[in-house]
Amino acid sequence: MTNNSSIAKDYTCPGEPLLRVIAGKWKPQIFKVAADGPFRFSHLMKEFPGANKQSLSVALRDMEEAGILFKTTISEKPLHIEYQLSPKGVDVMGVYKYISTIQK
Amino acid sequence: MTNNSSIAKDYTCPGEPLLRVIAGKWKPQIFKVAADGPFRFSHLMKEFPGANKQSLSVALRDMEEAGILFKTTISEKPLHIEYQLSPKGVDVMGVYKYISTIQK
DNA sequence: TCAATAAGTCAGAAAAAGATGACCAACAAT
DNA sequence: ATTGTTGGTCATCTTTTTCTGACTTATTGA
Repeated sequence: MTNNSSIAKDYTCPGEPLLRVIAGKWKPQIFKVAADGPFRFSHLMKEFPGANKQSLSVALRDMEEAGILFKTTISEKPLHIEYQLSPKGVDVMGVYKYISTIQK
Repeated sequence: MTNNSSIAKDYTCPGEPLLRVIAGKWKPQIFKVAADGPFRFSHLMKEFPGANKQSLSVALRDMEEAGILFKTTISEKPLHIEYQLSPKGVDVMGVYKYISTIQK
């Protein structure tokens, strides 16, 4: 027997907020792009013709807010904004590697 | 520059099917229950009053199909069906532990 | 000042995931 | 054969995610 009624068990999962950021649509793909170095919004649009602006925009914001991506505005010629993986982002990306080691 | 137009990059993520199974609603909680040993459907219903049958049923089916849970029918007194973590399930559960080591 | 480019936002539609309550099947004891 | 218990399914509704296409802002070179 695993439970007696006098002790409430804790079912919270400390990783759940991060799960949202790694499991959403386009997020694994964005991680793959980010792994190659800094990238721009327009680059994502070219790489993922099946994605729409809104989804990518929301994904980038989520990831930025989670501290996974850094955003840099480089006010040059036409207007550049660069995203890049933070150290935390590198850690989080390890989740995909971890998962891919599990047998089918 | 990370891309030239002649080489198409692979953006598939081998872990994506498993992501669905670990990130869905109630799934982390079900893993926690499963970590304590074999459990039954009715036990989940008691532990998670906020969950509904259908959601739990679908979650269990997903996890079984992914090879994460084993299902055993023990045709005793009233009819018992037991779920328990497979070895693969134990591996997959490691994802939560991995994620929880990442700093906020 | 006007146009071009990058990087978005916004309102609304469609699709997917989750919730609800009624119903069903297997089994065993009566 | 009937009833009670466990373990679900089914049709339907609601909520959340994702998609679509039009519109906006910032910058700068002509």
